[in-house]
Amino acid sequence: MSEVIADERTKESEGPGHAPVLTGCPWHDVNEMLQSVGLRPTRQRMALGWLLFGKGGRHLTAEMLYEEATHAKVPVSLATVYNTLNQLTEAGLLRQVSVDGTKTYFDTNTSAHHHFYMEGNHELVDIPDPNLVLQKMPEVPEGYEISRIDMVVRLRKRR
Amino acid sequence: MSEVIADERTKESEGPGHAPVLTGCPWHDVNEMLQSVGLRPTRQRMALGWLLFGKGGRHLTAEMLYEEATHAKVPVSLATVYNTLNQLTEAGLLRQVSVDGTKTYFDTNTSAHHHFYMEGNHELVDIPDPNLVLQKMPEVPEGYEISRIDMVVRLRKRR
DNA sequence: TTACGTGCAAATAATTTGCAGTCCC
DNA sequence: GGGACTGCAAATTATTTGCACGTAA
Repeated sequence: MSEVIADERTKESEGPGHAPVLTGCPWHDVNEMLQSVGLRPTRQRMALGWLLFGKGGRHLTAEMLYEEATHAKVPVSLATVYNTLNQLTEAGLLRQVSVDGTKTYFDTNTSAHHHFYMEGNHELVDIPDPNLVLQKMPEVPEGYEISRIDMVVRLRKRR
Repeated sequence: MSEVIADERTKESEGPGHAPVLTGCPWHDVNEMLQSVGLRPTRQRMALGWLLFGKGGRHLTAEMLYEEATHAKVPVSLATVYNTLNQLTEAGLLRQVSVDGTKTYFDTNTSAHHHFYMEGNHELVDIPDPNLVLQKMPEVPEGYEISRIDMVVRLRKRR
């Protein structure tokens, strides 16, 4: 039962439209990734994809990614950043995380896992242990099924 | 009735400013409740408090409460609803729940528990079992402590 | 070419804030 | 009476959308 939150998609080489075989080459990988979900590998999408997936698991807001792109001398409009993030999310390459009602975070790790939220600096961090699961599943109401479980462990500095 | 409220409030009769002894009389209770956290029992706060705590555990957005108040022939401005909800939250009488980034829900049940979120109609429901907890606590980073754990189990209609 | 993609600015949506008038203690 | 409270409208913040122009296939 605990496997509900199991970690499988690390190598998401299945699913309709998903088939990128990672090579380690950022350009090639992002290109494949976009192609595989039917998005044209345009200049801005390539750049954003590179920023997003170039390093390990990231948690970014649209604004943050926009700034990064700008600093990286990649001219993109904020609207395009939003559009791209939404498209990638819809395509299953990103996962949206709601934590404080205001900002919306996008997580490059789409496998099942939970988060720490640092209340101080509003930073989001993956909880390393993917097996951190429930003692028992809640009793789901008739006619419904679990679509996803989102858990956020809020942390504050110890005094 | 107000068991839910009675339950926790009775227990946290130690915190500063918290000490209302519920009697079952909504007017009296809300009055006490407000007094106890240092808020003047004005017409609109009394009315909103009555709507909020009159029945058991509720999950409302500012907009929803505003409509309820309007329908109940209680003239309140949306701004005041927001202000009041925030004041009550700050006072510990309400708990904020972020679930989809857009709307913010306020839960009249401030005790530790989790939620079901119906993806279809965007309804929030308490998970009855308060013992639905983690198999093991996540390893908290040095210097930090858990402030709260928010878990949302998203449900969709089974097809 | 030609549909898809992009930038910009205007449009929404949710929530907050400034301030003049009102009400509670 | 005086400060706390309220309502309204204007201000913010986060995000979406319409549309003319650019660009990948």
